[in-house]
Amino acid sequence: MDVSFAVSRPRPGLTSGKYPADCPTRTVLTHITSRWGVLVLLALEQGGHRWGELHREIEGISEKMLASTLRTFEADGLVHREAQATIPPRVDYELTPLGREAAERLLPLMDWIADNAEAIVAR
Amino acid sequence: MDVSFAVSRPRPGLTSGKYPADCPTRTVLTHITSRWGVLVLLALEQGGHRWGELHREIEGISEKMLASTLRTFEADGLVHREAQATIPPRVDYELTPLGREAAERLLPLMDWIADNAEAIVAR
DNA sequence: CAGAATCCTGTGAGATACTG
DNA sequence: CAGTATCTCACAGGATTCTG
Repeated sequence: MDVSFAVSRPRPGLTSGKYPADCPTRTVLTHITSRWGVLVLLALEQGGHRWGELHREIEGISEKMLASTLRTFEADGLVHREAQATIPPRVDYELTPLGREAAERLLPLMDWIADNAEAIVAR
Repeated sequence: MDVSFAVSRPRPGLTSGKYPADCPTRTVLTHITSRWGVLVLLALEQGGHRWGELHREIEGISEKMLASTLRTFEADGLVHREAQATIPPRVDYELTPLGREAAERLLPLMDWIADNAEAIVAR
């Protein structure tokens, strides 16, 4: 695959104190915090759901990475893909309930970043 | 530098609708979602503040990456570093108020990931 | 329009060794 | 103990081309 990569042997994940290396948590964290993961999730939560819309809204993403990131999330069950066999084709993506849960937890973070980025980068 | 890298010309960042490429938001997002960024921030928010503690808690992180990630956050003003010129040396890291704000917004996400990672990776 | 397939590269990251 | 200094490289990510 591309963005996603396997983790050796799954073990339960903890939030408190320790951050084990060999843990599913790391895998999921890696997917979500992959270069375009956060942006894709948020774009889906907020606006356009069509391929072209996503590609336009997430400035700078290549077609390859958009496809790759979407497929990773699809495999993870965070995104649902709905293709129509028309010509020209139309494909819609939407967050699954699980994906929406994740995106919701990303919003406060992005809002905060948007508010403070200028000041942080400026220094 | 190492983890951090410059962005060309700063412009204001938006959360709604569009995600401009050339924007401080991207830089900060990249720092925080860098491979070890989230883990370092959370470890600092929850537990040990000494170098050795961090190195032990964040399993798998190399010394280089721990140093690099900490220095990036220090430059961003998210982490404060306090070294004591004793022998052996003792260095403490702590979140700045800004850093604590960021970490707080990471907690719900990590809790969610910890709860759902197994199910996601299993599929 | 929405990708898949190829080829290619920068750099984020690891391993190892050394030091104040 | 808490780092720095090098060397090295896999692989995430980009550019380009092609297609149903």
